[in-house]
Amino acid sequence: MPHRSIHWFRKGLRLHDNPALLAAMKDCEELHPIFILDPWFPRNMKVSVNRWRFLIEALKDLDENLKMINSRLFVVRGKPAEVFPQLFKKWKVTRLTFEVDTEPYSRQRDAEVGRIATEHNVEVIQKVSNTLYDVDRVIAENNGKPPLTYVRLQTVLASIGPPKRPCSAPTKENMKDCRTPWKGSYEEIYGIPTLEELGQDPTKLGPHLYPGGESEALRRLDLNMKRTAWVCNFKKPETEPNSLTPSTTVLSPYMKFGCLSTRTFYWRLAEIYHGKKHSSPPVSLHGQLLWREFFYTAGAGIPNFNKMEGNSVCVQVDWDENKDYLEAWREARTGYPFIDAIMTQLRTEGWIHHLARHAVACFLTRGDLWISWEEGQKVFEELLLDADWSLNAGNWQWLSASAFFHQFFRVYSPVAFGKKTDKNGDYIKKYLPILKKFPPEYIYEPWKSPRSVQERAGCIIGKDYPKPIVEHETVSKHNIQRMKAAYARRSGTSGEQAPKSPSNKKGVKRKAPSVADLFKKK
DNA sequence: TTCATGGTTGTTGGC
DNA sequence: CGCCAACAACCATGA
Repeated sequence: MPHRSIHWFRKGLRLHDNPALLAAMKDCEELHPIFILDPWFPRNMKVSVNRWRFLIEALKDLDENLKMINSRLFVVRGKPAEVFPQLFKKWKVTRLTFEVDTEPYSRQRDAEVGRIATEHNVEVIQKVSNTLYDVDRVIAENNGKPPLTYVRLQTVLASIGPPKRPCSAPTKENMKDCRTPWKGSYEEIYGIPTLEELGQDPTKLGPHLYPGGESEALRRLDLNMKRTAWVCNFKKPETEPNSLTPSTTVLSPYMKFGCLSTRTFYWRLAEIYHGKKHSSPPVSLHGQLLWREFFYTAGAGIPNFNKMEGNSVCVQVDWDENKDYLEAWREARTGYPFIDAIMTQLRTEGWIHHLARHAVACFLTRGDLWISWEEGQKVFEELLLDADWSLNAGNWQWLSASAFFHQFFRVYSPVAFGKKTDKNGDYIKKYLPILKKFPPEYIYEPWKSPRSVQERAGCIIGKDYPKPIVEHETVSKHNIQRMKAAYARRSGTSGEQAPKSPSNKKGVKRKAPSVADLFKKK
């Protein structure tokens, strides 16, 4: 008996390397590829108009690519648990396929849909294709816990072996005995939504720098992979956070939506590396894909991963509530041009370089404003085209020195960090044109300029552009002490009277133990 | 149990 | 410009 299948697209908005879609087409007489506009998402998270546009474009591209193999995409409106019983009956469905998604809401949603499918005698097939590895297997191989260091992850992955190779995209041949019926009413019922239908204001859109969709993803991948020397020499920490055009691939939004398969990317890189000298993880492009894997594994295996409380790996820090500071950060009004330029790029373009994320995340949390990383996480979740639940939560914990990274005394300077790669402040001038007439010596610290310079620049600090909301040199020192106290509480001692550790002399590598070390429990 | 090692991406100031 | 030490000092891992 041939099957009547639904393939449910959620992430994984692509035809290439989509094993669940192929499974839907096997021994199939009728295929319905669907995407569900699930009201849970807009209800539980803000999504910028830029990311809605990206999603709409990805769906349009998916529909076009499905048309090429004699199929279509059906966009269904409603809650999955309410939608599926109707679709199962209407289309006499016998099989449901989708890609494994390890985010908490997705797991709960998919478990419920799985139960409903079983009640309707619908077979469910799930395939791993969002991550390089089955993250549950990685956790199992590591004694049931996600690796907390990158090196540990590498060890575990080495024992598993290389990731699977991608499977090829379906062709008309796969659809030979299978049809996707759609009628005249298709557009009204299953058409791709507009921004207006989604309640979005198109006049708020930023520049159209990163169009959504699989076709654009593969084009962008090809473009980047042509630069073989660049690919082989790629070292992430040496790329620039404040170049006027991105210094990295900007494939992250395409990976977030699954327009590009991580495995396809991985094996393309492997081909290019083959027989050549090349950089290695963690700094190489392969290394970047492993970082994604690292945070996906952590997000899948650590309960309450996007929160501080109830999160077993997260240091409990007494963050301040400070609406004014938070708003100033979010709205690019901190008075630190480098920070404000980054936040402006984020809001308008939806993508900022990884190191730029470091700078603003450190500034919001442990560096300067002492505001919870959860607040920053929410802002990034709204504004980033590539906002991905596990990566966003994991990186915020990293940057706030709450988990994974613990050297909280390494603080980014909102002034010095950007100067390293952009002495003239061209990046600042691009995103904060009000400052464009300041000379390079004051562009990172315009408040230090004499009144005459401000007048000549046509920008009075405190009037046309804000004064710094905090004094970095003072607050960052104070905050390091607060971090030290938070860590000390974690290990069950008081951090207040920690002795000054002796200064290192040449050849003397280790320090005297701190009070926290001496009084560690057990 | 203890302890050495290393950790993708800090800053400043001296040579 | 590159390199290095000093700054103050954390954790996870593995031997």
